[in-house]
This record gives sequence, structure tokens and C-alpha cells, in this order.
Amino acid sequence: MPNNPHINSCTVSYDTLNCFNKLTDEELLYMEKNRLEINYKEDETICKQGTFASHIIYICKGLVKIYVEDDAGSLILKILPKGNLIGLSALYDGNNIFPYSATAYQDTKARLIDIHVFRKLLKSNAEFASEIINVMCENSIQTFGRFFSLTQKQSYGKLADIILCLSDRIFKKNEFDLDLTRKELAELTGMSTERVIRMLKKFKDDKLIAINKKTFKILDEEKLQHISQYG
Amino acid sequence: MPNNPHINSCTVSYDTLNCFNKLTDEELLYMEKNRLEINYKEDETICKQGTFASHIIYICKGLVKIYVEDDAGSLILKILPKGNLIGLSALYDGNNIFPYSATAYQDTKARLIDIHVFRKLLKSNAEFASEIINVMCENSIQTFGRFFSLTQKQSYGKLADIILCLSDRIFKKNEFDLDLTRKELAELTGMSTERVIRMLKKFKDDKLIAINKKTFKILDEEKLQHISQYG
DNA sequence: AAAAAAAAATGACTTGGGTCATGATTTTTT
DNA sequence: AAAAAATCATGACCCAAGTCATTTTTTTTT
Repeated sequence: MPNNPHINSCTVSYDTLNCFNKLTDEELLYMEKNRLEINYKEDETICKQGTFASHIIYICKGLVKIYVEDDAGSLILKILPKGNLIGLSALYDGNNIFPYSATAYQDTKARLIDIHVFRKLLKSNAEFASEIINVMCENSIQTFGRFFSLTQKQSYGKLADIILCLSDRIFKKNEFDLDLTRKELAELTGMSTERVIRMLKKFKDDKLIAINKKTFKILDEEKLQHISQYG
Repeated sequence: MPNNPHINSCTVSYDTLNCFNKLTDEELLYMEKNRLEINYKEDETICKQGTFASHIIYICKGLVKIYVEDDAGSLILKILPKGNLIGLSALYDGNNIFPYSATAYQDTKARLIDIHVFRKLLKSNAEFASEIINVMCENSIQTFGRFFSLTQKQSYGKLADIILCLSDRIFKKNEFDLDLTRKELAELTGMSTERVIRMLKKFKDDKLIAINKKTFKILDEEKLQHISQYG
């Protein structure tokens, strides 16, 4: 994985807005004319697994959870900050169905681009399509990382992983206000809430992190990296 | 997930050879001139995680295991029969590195397409790029399914899942010669070999499957489906 | 500011599935 | 066809992580 010494479950950093630079003025105008801008409140559903994907969704602001559900359980595939697209997986011909649900962790602003328009642009502008392929590559590599992390690492490794991910990729600081509950953090690591609480205490006792109310601070990034990799 | 009542870890069915129909004669010729045909023996490495991806690999014949490795362990991302492409994830600009390894489960014949040629075709032919996007969509949905299966289902569900996958998608019959060892089957389900052996016995005792040497036969597909979904 | 509700914490107990040891088969090598 | 090496199979034991019950703290509502 690029720039990363080991496999982790980080989200992507790429801002997909760049893709749209490849469109001609005419195409941009065409797209602009066929898009909506929508605001979602915290916990609101942005798209629902199994429903018809009428739009590709660009996240302008906020933080979104992408997950799949079934009788067997529920799995968070990724969390996406602004600059990402939701629904690319629904693009393929003959499908048009969201393979996952998305809900807003925070108040979120999104642009909805008509999927037919999007597909038309792909079919007419190879440069644009190439950029979307880039994005999809990054997405898939990121999914592999999270897949690996959740299936191969032990609990401490998974937790260290997600904390580093939040710090490095989502909030981009060592100290950040985590407005996720312990329960949400547990969901994100695929573990029970109690387990996460106990581990956070351990990390605190070991001076790897400091927690003050909702404020997380990473004290020993190196050690966390090590735990993420070997623990 | 299309045509599927519940999430599973099946491989894709799409034959990517279709993509190349979108190329002009000239482009096809250009590609043909820049490809190699290589045979791999069982267990041979086709590509290695972390190495430079000089080619996109089309599987003409055989069966391939795609996996990632790290200090923390090893994870099979997917198994690919003929008609699939290896290395699409390495396409994105600035990367060019295989994010996974591939080895042949059986003797395999592959066509290696120069990655620069491939990328050039993507940038010049939007129809072709669109088809590749289709393939990538299917791939990502399939990965989500396997991700879900391995993280959310219990052992019997995972095993039922993989047996159905082999039957429905790989061998396309109810009865097939499985030239995978119990150990490989265990790897594929992310469990210990002993666990798999015990579960197979249970499935046999319960008359869900019959095993004669290497020949597997599915006796009660419906029940297996049920176990895959709820078990 | 009091009451209600939600979230965080902690201890006790359970369990799914891994590990290890050993023996029986099957496959491969010589 | 005998020997060696894998693989398959089974029992005994263990442990990481889940579940459940209860208490404390924080947040939200009235």
C-alpha cells in the first residue's frame, strides 16, 4: 500500500473533486444542470442498500458511514469524509442498485448527480472515466486494507488501526474531537462495546492516548503503529 | 446484490473478455502486439504483492488465488476462474504496485497486457473504460460480499457459503472435483484446518453434502443456502 | 435543577473456535 | 511395492472476545 509500511484500514485521501476537472465546460454545465444539493442531519440515511441508485453522491461536507446489513449482521465498509463519492459501485450496467447503505455521522452536505448523466459522461469522456477508474482503484485498495485488518488483526491491533485512521486520514490531527460513541467505535472495529471500553482504558493506562470527554489525543503514535502492525 | 437473496462471498461471473469488444480493430492490434501469453504451473506465483505491476493479467484458463499478506497474517481476497483480470487495482496513476499476490491453484494460462498500453487504451476509448468500470463495480460488490461473509458469519455459514460459491460460480455444477486440500479450504474460509474438517463431517452426517475422495456433491442446496444466510 | 435516558464502566460468566498432540489414511517419492 | 511425506481425522485443552447484569457517569429532556 502506497506510503504505508503495513496494511491498515484507513480511508482514502484522494479528493474526487479532481475528477471533474477532466470535464469540458459543456459537460460540466450539463452535469451542473442535473444535480441537486442536499443537506443531511446527523443519523439521517443518505442511501439505502437494495434501493434503486438514481444518483451518484458527492460528499461536500461532513462524515458518512457506509455499511452493509443482512440477517447475519452488519458491517461498516468504510467511513468517508468530504471529497468522496458514494455509489460508484452501483454504476455497472444492469445493476443500478446500491450495494450498501450510507448514513451521516455528522451533518453532511452532498451533491447528487443523476446516474444516467454520470454514466453518459463516462461513456463520452475517456479522461474522466480514467479518473473514476483511479478513484475506484484507491477505493478497492482501501477496502482490502480494512478487510485485512478486520479479519487478521487481534482486537488491540484493530483498535490501534482505527484510532490512527481517524487521526491521520479523517481529522488530520493528533488531537481531535471524536463525536463517535464507544458503541459506534465498536461497530467500526467489529467488536463489542465492552471490549472497546476495556481496550481504551488499557491504551490510556499505557499512555498511548489521552481521552478527555470526547477529545482524543494520540500520545505515542509509534507504539500505536507497532500495535496496529503486530498486535 | 444482484440475483442473490443474501450477501455471500461468491466470485464474479462476468467474463472480462467482453470488454475488449469495445476496442477498435486498430486498438486491438495495438494491444495484441503488446501482450505475452504465459503458462503457470500449479502453485506458481503469477504476481507478488508490493512488486511493480508491469502488466494487467487476463486469465484464459485455470484458477487463481488472490491474497494479501503481512506480519499479521494472510487473507485470500478472492479466487478467480478464467475470464477475469488480475491487477486492475494497480492501475491508478502513481501507484503501479500490485496490492496483492496471485498464485495458480491449477495450471493456468494467462495473457499479460502491458499496463501502459492498457492505460493508454483507457484514456483514449471511453467505451472501453466504461466496461472496465463495470468490471471494477462487480469486483467491488463481490469483495464486499466476501468481506461481510468472513466478518459477520459464523463458521458453518462461512463454510456453506464457500461450498455454494465453488459449486455455483467456479465449477458450475452440483458435483465437482475439488482439488483444494482441507487446509486450502480452511484458508479460504479464514478458519483452522481442524475446524473445517469437523464441519465437513457435520455436513456429511447431516446429508447436506457427499464427499468421495476429492469429489464433492451438494445434496441439499436449500439447506446450505439457509445455513449460509442464517447459520 | 430535577428527572429521565443514554452512555460508559466494570465484574462474572460463557463460548466459538483456535492450538496442540496423536493416530489413521492417502499421496508422493524412491 | 516399500518408505517417506502429506493430508485427514479426532480428542483434550485453552483463550480471546462475546454476553449479561449491575453500577456509575454523562447527556438530554422537562
